Amino acid sequence: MVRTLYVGNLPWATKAEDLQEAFSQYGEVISSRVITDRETGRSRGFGFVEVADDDAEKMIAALNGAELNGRAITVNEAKQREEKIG
DNA sequence: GTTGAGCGTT
Repeated sequence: MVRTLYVGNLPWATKAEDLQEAFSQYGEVISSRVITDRETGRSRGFGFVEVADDDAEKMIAALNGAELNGRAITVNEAKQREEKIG
């Protein structure tokens, strides 16, 4: 099982690799993605990280409010953009 | 070469 985590308040220089390494310290990271502008391609200051469902709670509690690249990041369970429910 | 609340693409 995999759960998606929303990561906000990220610095402009944060990359998906930074999220993976930052989250992998507190649990198993399945995948990571930093949302960038559709046109300019710059970081929008937030991203998403897929982690193990069993470790998601610990990672949220451990990385929510933690500093990444000098900025305190926000970590919460992300809302599913599109998924079959039921 | 900038900015600062939020929830993403195949």
